[in-house]
Amino acid sequence: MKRNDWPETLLAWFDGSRRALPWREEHPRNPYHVWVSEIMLQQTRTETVKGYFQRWMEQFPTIRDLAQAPEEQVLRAWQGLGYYSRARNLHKAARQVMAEWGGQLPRERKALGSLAGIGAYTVGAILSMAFGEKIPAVDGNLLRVLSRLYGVEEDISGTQGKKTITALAEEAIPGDRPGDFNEALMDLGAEVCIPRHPRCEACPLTAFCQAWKEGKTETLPVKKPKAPQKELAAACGLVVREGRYLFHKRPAKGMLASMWEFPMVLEPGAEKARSSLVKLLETEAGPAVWQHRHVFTHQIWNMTAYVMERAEVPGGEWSWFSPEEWEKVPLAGPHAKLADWLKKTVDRNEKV
DNA sequence: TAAGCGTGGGG
DNA sequence: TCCCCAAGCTT
Repeated sequence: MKRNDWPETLLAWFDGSRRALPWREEHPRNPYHVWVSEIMLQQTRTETVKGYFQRWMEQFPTIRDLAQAPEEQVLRAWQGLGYYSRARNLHKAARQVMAEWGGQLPRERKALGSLAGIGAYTVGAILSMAFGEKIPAVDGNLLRVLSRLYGVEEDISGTQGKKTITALAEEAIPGDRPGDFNEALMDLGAEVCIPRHPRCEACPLTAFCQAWKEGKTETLPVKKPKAPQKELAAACGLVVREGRYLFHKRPAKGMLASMWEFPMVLEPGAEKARSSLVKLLETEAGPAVWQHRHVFTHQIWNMTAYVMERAEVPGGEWSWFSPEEWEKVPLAGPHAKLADWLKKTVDRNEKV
């Protein structure tokens, strides 16, 4: 069999094994739905996205609805999904599309790629799936599947490795079903050609697979290991006044940007964190009532919450929220955990 | 180019 | 428990 016969076999497999997903229901596909789903799916599991996608479309049915919504509402809808710059960029891009493209996603590569949050992968995904254009959508699945299929030993986390895989995909993609081709490779990567211990016995492409032939299915693709996290102590203050707690809005850039949090300081050690919090709030720290270890991709927060008696509110954006109120604003993930615990404690009429 | 940016599932 | 990782983009 010739090496380039595999796309036909792949598409035949896809016709029988295609996953049913909320954003795949329409024919032709709604470009806005493709767009939102692709952004949500970045670095995020399909199962997690399903619920978020459906709630999103109820809240923001069209690009116009999204563009007109306040940022707080957009971030709240994204709360818990992670990588919040995706939500802010989606919101920004919706406004760009309304202002510059009459509310319709542009179909031209350069214009589409100039929108906030839309990079090379997402351009390929939208153009191929929504508009039938012959362009690969090179995501982690394609990198992994094609590196095995062609026996690519290059590091796929680097620019050169991505170039190599992209060239192979461009050569293989069929002009009549480009969107199906991309989705088929993603489905295969998600269910069969999975990262660890691929299910080669269920794979339709073993006859074409170089890694299978050479016994390298467990060792390909080659990826550079990730850097270890920094570990920090996070001291949080619970400051209550007439049933409301003091919150701070995080800066518009950086980690958990524009999300609300309990007053918090980060330091290398717990004692230093506690004393810095005391300094920030200009008050004494009461007992530590809650502890939690929160692991991010690049940081670990060892959190401790202290009851604080009173506060002189420092500069920046601060507000007082009751439990009912804080359920309507976007909370930073680790603080949402603390807020849940606090609400339960208050509901039981326990003193904090 | 490499680092920064979240979260939850599964081995 | 620990570690890897899932449909990337931006700076």
